[in-house]
Amino acid sequence: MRIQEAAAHLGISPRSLRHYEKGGLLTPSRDENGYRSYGPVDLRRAGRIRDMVATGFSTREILAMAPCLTDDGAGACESGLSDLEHKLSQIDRLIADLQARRATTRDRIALFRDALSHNSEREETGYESTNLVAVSDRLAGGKR
Amino acid sequence: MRIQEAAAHLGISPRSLRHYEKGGLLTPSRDENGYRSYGPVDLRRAGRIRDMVATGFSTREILAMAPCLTDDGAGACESGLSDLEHKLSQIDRLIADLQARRATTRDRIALFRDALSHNSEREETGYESTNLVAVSDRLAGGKR
DNA sequence: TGCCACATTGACATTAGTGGAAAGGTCAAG
DNA sequence: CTTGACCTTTCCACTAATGTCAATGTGGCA
Repeated sequence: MRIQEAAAHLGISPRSLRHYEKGGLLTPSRDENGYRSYGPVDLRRAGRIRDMVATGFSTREILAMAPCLTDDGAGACESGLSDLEHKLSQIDRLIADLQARRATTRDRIALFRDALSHNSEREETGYESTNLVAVSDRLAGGKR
Repeated sequence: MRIQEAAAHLGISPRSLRHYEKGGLLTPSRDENGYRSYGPVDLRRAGRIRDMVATGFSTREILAMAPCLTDDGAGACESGLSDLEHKLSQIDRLIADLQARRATTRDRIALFRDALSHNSEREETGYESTNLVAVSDRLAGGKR
């Protein structure tokens, strides 16, 4: 699979794929042409890279844990193992964070929907500025 | 609370706080001096902003959903509601993604630890390059 | 053969986030 | 009053990610 098709598959630009490759994150094989050739393994790897970049990891960070993502050299990986565990805890924190935010967001949506329906019931009372401030404050209350 | 203290509290730099403010994400009050003054509400808001930035949201994106994060103007928020729901689904995807990656990482750690202990049992057999390639491939298998 | 779509690399531009320095105001403590 | 530790704004710089353009190679197809 060539770069354009791969990029389309991943929902990113060929440019980004080349960028990741230059960062040492990806090393698709080349065929006779010199054209990059993306196999299933490359695709999955690229997908993970795309996700991590989208989640706020820099290519350097991703590269830092790459030796353990990849292959041979369990010896060379030994040091990377602690990195991996560190990453794992980072990911755990991220997930917890996101889940909290998700719950908050869900509540907020419900509340606003509620407020809206009440507003329309009361036929545009003007700017009563319902105590949404207090509401959103209450919502934000439980965090950190 | 002044900027430095607030920044320390949040684990970011004063510079970043000013940056978020310039982006319109944050509007701490000022006291007589002109010094920024961060109240509890500002702090929580800043904390959420910090998290979202760290999770790969741009200030523009955050700003786009800001009217609904904040306060008054349920009318003005009506349009933002769909944005919020969109964000919610994005977050859901992210969480799913991270959880999958988390599980994969955990498995990978276990496998590598296994491989390492076997290696040391076999007393440095040299570079047999155990079939870790196949292993990590199998691991990556279930994704996308 | 010539055209066209796609590939390559490399250089340059843009946007975000952040750091840092300069030039100056505020304020408390010595 | 001076010093020092904050604060302010403004400007410049760096890095990362990405876009875009230029110059060139490859390969299929009328």
